Amino acid sequence: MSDSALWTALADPHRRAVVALLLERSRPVGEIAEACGLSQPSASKHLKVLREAGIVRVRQDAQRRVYALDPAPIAALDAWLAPYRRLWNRSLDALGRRLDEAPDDSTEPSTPKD
Amino acid sequence: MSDSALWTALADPHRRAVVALLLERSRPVGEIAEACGLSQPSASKHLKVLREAGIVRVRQDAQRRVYALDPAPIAALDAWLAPYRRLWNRSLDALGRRLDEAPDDSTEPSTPKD
DNA sequence: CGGTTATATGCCCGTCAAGGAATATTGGAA
DNA sequence: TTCCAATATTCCTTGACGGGCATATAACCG
Repeated sequence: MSDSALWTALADPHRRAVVALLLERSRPVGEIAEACGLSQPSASKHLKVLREAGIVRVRQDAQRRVYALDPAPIAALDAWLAPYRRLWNRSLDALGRRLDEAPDDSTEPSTPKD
Repeated sequence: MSDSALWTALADPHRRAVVALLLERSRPVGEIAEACGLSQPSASKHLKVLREAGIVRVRQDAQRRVYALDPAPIAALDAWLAPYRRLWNRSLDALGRRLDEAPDDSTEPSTPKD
């Protein structure tokens, strides 16, 4: 959970794919593995990394382990990003762009790129 | 620059330290190395990774190479984050918090954590 | 040109993360 | 209890990464 764990967890493309998938909805390991083209053991390992980074949490449903996103760590990422946002906001301002007035859910619904 | 390069570049704590340092102001390699407690070769190598990820750009000043942050990739990170922001905004909403009305530069000036 | 400063590169090595296959574990069903 | 489904864990091998050191490169100065 050491913040560094957060970065290393998200450094892996497969894990980012898993995270993107879980944004849509919570899923058991099998589904995750299939959707991301991972072997079951590989999926379990990646989920372990994400779990230890605090990015996902598990709920046990019979033999299934249903994984879900935990918002907090991603929020931490956003906080890390904040100082830099000032930087590129300056760049956008230089172009005369103003997007800040957009409403709360101005972004596309679910599927993120990558 | 393959977006994956962005993540792997920022996955290293030293490189995040360099990035944080450059947020303050542009610096030549020597200064970066000293400030981050890196050997000169190590600093050069890390800067190379950051450069190839598009995170920093170089300006040559005599024998010096002055490195500066490039806002774009960090903006890309922010874009990646956007869909998730909806998620944890929901969490905050559940707490009845409303921070969206904060002005443009509502965040702390410079030095980020980590 | 020779020397010096600033930076980049190449090499070697230890470490660590990831994938694959097999196996252990746990919960449920017969 | 015995079998089955879902998931976790272990072992092994391989490849990428980072550090330290020496060295190459490039720009300035005399």
